[in-house]
Amino acid sequence: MTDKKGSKANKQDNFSEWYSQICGETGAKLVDLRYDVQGFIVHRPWSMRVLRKIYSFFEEEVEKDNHEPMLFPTVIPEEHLLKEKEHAGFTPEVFWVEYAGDKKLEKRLALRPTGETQIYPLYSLWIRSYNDLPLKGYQSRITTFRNEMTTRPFLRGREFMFFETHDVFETHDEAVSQIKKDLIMMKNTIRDKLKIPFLFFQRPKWDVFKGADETFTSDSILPDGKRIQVSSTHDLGHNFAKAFNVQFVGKDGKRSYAFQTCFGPGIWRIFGTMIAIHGDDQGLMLPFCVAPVQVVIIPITFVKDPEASKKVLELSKKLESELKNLNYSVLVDLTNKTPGFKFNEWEMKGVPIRIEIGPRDLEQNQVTVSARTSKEKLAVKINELKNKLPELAEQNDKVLEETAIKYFKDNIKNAKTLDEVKSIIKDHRGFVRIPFCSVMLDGKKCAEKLKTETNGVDVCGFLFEKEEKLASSDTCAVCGKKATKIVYAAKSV
RNA sequence: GGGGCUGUGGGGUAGCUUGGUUUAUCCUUAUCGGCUUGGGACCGAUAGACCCCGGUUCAAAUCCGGGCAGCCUCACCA
Repeated sequence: MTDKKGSKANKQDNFSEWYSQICGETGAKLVDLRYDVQGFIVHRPWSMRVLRKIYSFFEEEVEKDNHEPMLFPTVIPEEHLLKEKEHAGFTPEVFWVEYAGDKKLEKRLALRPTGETQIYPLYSLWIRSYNDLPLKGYQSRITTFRNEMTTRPFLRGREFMFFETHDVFETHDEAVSQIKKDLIMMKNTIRDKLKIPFLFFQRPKWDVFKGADETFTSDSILPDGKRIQVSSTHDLGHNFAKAFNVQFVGKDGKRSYAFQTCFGPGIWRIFGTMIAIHGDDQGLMLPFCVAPVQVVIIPITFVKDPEASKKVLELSKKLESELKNLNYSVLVDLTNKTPGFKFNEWEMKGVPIRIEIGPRDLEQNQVTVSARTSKEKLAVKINELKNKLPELAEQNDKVLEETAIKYFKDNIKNAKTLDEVKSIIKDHRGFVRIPFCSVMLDGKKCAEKLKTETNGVDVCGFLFEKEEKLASSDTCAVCGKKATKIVYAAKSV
């Protein structure tokens, strides 16, 4: 905490500073914060490359699930936003466009926050009958809104990377099964590919998204023990359908309102969470599948030995093209820096595998290989390299995964009483699993009391995937009445 | 939105308390040349800064007010 500016922060003791540094000029150069508009940041190439991959994972997933791509405009007419406010009851804080040149617009336009109010008026036109259902669309884009006071790269912004699906169904059962699919998509992407552990919650009734009947979120834990929400799915019931007149004619010939859901993985936050969870004091650590450079080759040459140096470069280039043919993303670092500088540089960037090639290796007909996740340098015979790489890639990811899962599990604790919650949260933060009286509106009082007495611990929700068993003797950790649910509570980002 | 801290070449900083020999320190960086490369090499030359607006003063990087931006923290949170 007392770190002077300019000194290097360490992740364990000073997560916030560490995170700021790794994002910036002295770190992996992910962003440039010198754009001078609060909450609007410049994405530099290294972050863009990873973010685009994350986008592509979700695009693939939702397309497999029969969603079609769409792109709606950047602006929304005011009356559409107001309509939502009337019916669904929430007002986003948006940026307004009021002028074109020096001419004031007749009706002002909002820079889009989320898609509901821009998409559903059109859905209302597109859907005529049950034959048009289910309708499943998505868009990948940037969004803006300004109700976050404190901004941080990838975790909170006023403009950020966004992804949203908007689905329309005939029946509520279909909507529920879509929510389950959304959960599976989160598992396939962030857990399996990015190695980010999370829990999928149904939020308590008093804390659903305004305009939704139920809200579901994927929540993970940052290294400072705070909970971060990385996706949300809303069961919108008929609320928006009524506001925007999304109806269909059924088989029975009657008009009915449709059931809607929307799903939004937070692309930015997922990236930020991945940086935070996997990184160490040397820099980023990237899962193999998202690394912009998966294998970096560092040739080590000597002026005094031009012949060996020439061979080193030849071998470097040969391996580069061979590995490229095997679909690895490879880079030979030919810059005029010392090897030590390059090692540090690529470690900071999180490149999973490094190959060093020097004269000493040549003599042995080998290369020196190491994974970002281990300090170990391995001598690998050149003809065995192709077999060794997949193994190393897998090992790299396995270390990331196991470390992340261990941290996650260690930060879920059980408590039976308010005092236990307090003492746990003091040392561990993370999630506390507690028996709770009610997740319906009547539980709100206990949630508020919990929050006040613990200095900010929120009830995040209860597991959606499985009903967790309560002992018949279990009582609410706050009020002592009979418990009806196990809930998870945590301090939030 | 509250509280605290901060803003000096591209990056990191010294100087600010107590206004004036400051020609603004050092490191890094960039360019050129030389030398060099197995964990952030070295030498030489060159380049490059007091966030913006206002105030106090003979005099402001330094003090005061405001703005903008960043960091930390609390609150909020689609």
